[in-house]
Amino acid sequence: MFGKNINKKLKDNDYRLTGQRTAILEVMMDNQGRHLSAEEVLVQAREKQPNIGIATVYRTLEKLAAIDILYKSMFNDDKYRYELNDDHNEHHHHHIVCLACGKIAELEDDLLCSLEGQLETQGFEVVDHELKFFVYCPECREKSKRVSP
Amino acid sequence: MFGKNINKKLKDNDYRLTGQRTAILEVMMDNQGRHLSAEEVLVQAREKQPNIGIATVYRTLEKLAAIDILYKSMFNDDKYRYELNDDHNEHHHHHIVCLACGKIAELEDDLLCSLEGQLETQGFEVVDHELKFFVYCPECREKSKRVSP
DNA sequence: TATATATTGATAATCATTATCATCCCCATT
DNA sequence: AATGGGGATGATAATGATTATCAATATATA
Repeated sequence: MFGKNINKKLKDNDYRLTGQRTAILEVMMDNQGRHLSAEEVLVQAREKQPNIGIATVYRTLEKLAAIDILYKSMFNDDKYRYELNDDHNEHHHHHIVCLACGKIAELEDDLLCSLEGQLETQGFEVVDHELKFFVYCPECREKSKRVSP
Repeated sequence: MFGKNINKKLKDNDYRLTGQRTAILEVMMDNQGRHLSAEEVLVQAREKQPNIGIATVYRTLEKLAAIDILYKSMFNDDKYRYELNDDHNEHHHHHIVCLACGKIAELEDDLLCSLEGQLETQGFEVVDHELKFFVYCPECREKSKRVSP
């Protein structure tokens, strides 16, 4: 119903698909590539399940992140955000955060394998990594050029 | 009094060095390489300035991070932590976080310049980056081997 | 269908952080 | 040395995100 990988994870973890959880998963799929806060998920989920409560949203997001269907992280506004884990970027999250407009871009390729290999040589077991670049994006640089010449 | 670079930053930013601020800076220097929460700073600062309050600690840490004397980040426990910015790693923070014991190691070298260069070619202005590896450290792997063989 | 178990929603509780505000301290000027 | 003013401080209230609680519901299985 949600794609082979997601369904497998749900089944492997014995996770009952209630109406509320379905709504939340649908919201996350509708927003592939975006990073939603619990509050934002609530608003959209209510369009599908009008009585859903914020507690259920938090519980569900937390659980879906625990079984790797979602990825949870925080940028610069003190609230956790969740994104759908596609099968490629799972465990490899690279975010490019604009310090001016907050837009988040993704870095597609993965040049970090060699670094991970190095750590494993040193005895670490690498489970995940997260790399954030804080930037001014081309649009914001352009805008600020216009404002203060 | 605190090293050439720190003094310059303080002076450039017209930042008055009160007893409380001195105490906090001393605490951060006493804990070079460690990542302290506001609460932890408070406890140690009170040994030097018994009446210092938590609000002052937050204000001071925030300000010292704003002028790049400290670096602020969050790991897996929902509270901000601060570390002294040494002159080499400033704007390049690489942390290796053990998922079992929470110990934080640092990755010294910087293999990310080429990635940054790539982004700059694409029109981004890279201000900072942060890379976290989530691992099981050698000690914890050893321990867990002993527990469940 | 009955019963055990999981899930939900409302709401209270928690916890880190921020805002407020009266007081204090430090420096410059008289 | 006294005075005045603006920043700094500490106590504490307020905020806001997240978590815990608990009674009510829904679901699965016997």
